[in-house]
Amino acid sequence: MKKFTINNLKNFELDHIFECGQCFRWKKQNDGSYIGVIKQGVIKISKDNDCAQICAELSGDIEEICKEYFDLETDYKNIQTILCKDDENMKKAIEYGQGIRILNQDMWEMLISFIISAANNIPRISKTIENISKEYGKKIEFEGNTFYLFPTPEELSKATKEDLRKLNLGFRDKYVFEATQKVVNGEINLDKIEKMPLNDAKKELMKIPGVGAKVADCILLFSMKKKEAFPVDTWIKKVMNELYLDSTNITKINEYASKRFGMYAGIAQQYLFYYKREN
DNA sequence: CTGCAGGCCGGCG
DNA sequence: CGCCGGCCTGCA
Repeated sequence: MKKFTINNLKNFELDHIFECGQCFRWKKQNDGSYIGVIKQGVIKISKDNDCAQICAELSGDIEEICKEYFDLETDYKNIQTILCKDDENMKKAIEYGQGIRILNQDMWEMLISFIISAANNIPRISKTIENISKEYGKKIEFEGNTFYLFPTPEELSKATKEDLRKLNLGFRDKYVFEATQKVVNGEINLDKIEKMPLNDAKKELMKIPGVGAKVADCILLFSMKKKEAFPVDTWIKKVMNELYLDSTNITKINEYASKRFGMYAGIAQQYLFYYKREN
């Protein structure tokens, strides 16, 4: 068991971070804390005032991992100020979701998770990811409970399409199967994609079956540090059409967001998404 | 019983 | 090219 405390937290609210739709494996506990499974292990985090207590069962340096995962080096206040300028809508959205942070999650896990998210609902997405982890991931004990890491590409490549169908993937089974093959055989190299500029990386990701514009942007934003990526889903389509432009064309919305929100479009997207979905 | 949910794919005009 | 129906499954 490793422990770590984060002091002087600003713009950091557990509910906003974990409920804004970027992650699927964090569960709220009765005492208000959250337990989550990340690449390196299991983490529990609780917070009072501007101080977060973390205990974890994981491999690696807990401080390094937390700094990276919770995006602690980014000044969200500054970004908020930039986004708010001359924008009353954004001001409201930010006020509502001010404690949101973009988590730096695992690329491979995000790839598979967001392929699964297509035309799906959140409870089922979470359950499916849980099923996959239980069946193919490593087991970890934490505070008397059992958790399962998300499987590595090699581990998941043992699953056939039929195996996947049994895990409740539905029609997405073939996408997950083929995506896994491409990663394992090296046809797709996520580390390489991460280093590319946004549009090249997006194009490359969209070569993977089951990955379209929206899924690609989610992977880029939530696991490849591309804060300029702006995933356009049904909610964002609605809210952008209501507040900013008279079009539901995804390409146009992307272009507009890029012009208006620039290098922080992805963070603007999270505030808008969370605000719209919760209100 | 339909309709639909954090899209994507493929076929058609 | 842009548009539109179909797709697993579960829940309203």
